[in-house]
Amino acid sequence: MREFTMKDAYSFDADDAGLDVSYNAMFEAYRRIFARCGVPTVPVQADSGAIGGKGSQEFIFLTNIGEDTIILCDTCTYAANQEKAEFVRPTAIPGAPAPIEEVATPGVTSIEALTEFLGIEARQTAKAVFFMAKQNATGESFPVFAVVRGDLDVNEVKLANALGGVELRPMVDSEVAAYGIVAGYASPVGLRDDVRVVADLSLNDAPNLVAGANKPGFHVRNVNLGRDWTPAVTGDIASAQAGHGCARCAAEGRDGHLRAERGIEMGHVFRLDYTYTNKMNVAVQDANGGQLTPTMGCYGIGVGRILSAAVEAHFDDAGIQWPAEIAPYDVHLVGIGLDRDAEAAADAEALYAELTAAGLDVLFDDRDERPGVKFNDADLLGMPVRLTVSSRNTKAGVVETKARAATEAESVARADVLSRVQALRAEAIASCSVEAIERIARAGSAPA
RNA sequence: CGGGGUGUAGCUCAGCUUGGCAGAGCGCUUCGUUCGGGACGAAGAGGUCCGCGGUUCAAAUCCGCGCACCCCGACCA
Repeated sequence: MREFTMKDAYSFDADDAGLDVSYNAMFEAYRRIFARCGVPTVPVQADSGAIGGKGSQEFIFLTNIGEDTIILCDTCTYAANQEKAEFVRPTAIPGAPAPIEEVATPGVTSIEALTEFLGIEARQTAKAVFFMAKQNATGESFPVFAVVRGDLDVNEVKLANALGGVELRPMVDSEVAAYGIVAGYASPVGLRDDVRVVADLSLNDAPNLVAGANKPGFHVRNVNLGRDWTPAVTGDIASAQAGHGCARCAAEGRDGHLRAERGIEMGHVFRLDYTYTNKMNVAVQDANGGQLTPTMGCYGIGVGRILSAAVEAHFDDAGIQWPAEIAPYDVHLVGIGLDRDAEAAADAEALYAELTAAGLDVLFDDRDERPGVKFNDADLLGMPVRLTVSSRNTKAGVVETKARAATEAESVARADVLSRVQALRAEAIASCSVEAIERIARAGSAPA
């Protein structure tokens, strides 16, 4: 669903402690909302991006058709957007710095080709990517030369953050040439001073790498950071990938590994901090009559996506299985052959009235259709509970009861139908606890 | 913004290459039979072939312009 109708909410507090209370209350409320809607979401650390502020968390519905890449730990509960995910970099091959040495590599312009040509591993190379950056605040534009170890990929969002909030775009060929960079053989060694070099953490303690020679057809061996080149900025600018170590687990002495999943953003909560209240000079009176700038939180839910995600997460071959809290009706009452049996018809009408009086929403199928058509429609529409009234059942003094998810129907004495329906409803609601839903969510992607 | 595709009955679509009476399945209406997991027979209704213009004896079909919707791309040298 491309359309994105947002439910928005904002909080204003006098101080950081107040924001913490508001933010946490909203965060917990969101977990309960998604759970009750039966939408399996995982709370993940997110990049605040263009919105700004001091950190945010997204509620992600994991599904193969998702547009976002989410990194999850298989051991602890760490989960983060790929633009945010911290990870433990695979170790480099140790060694004493050796003399730099040029090597001819005709036609070898990619990391893959380079490792094959020289018979080395990707982590023994340095990969360079170049961008034009525009400082958001000043509008100043400058070239950026990002370097990561060859086994990793540059993450643009992380790179932009490492540069203090800039807008990045890939260099066009003319710019590449203008800054004296040779694409395919680019090197941080001997680069012009006006190009800002940013190094990933993976380059620390990674000796004797192979990098470009900055002339066509040649690379150089034994490039060492610090000796041969010095970055202007060093930071986390590489994407976490499946198989990498979990940073949280490492910090706590465990050995967790990350996996990657696709997901759709269902909601997002931000600590906006003073970003906007400062910018807009918001001031309120404090308890002592003085002026106070409030701190903000911002909270959104993609309302329309809840419906499609709920269905995506709850269906079978026969149709939808609505989570109880958001089902259009609580009960699907199927009448069989009512036009040919006045007694059964009266029974169905009475049951409809009884359930409605008890506060249940009832969809009453009194069409003159064959039973098979009605049962199939009931499965397709997917209300949580199906009741069947027919002359056979009425004569026996029972009503057939079936939860949508159940495989078998049960005959319930007419007098006990209401309490049985209420019990099934209570069960269905209980199955959507925060714990249950988030366990389902983390278990993996729903089918596309 | 770039590339590709689609537009025909209520719905899903064929027909377009090679111009010649507007089609199918499902759904709908009526009648009869049937009646606990998508019944059967018979009869029937239903169209601005996205719009405008052009070519032609003749256009759903060919040509031009326009509109709408869908998919892919617009990151990793």
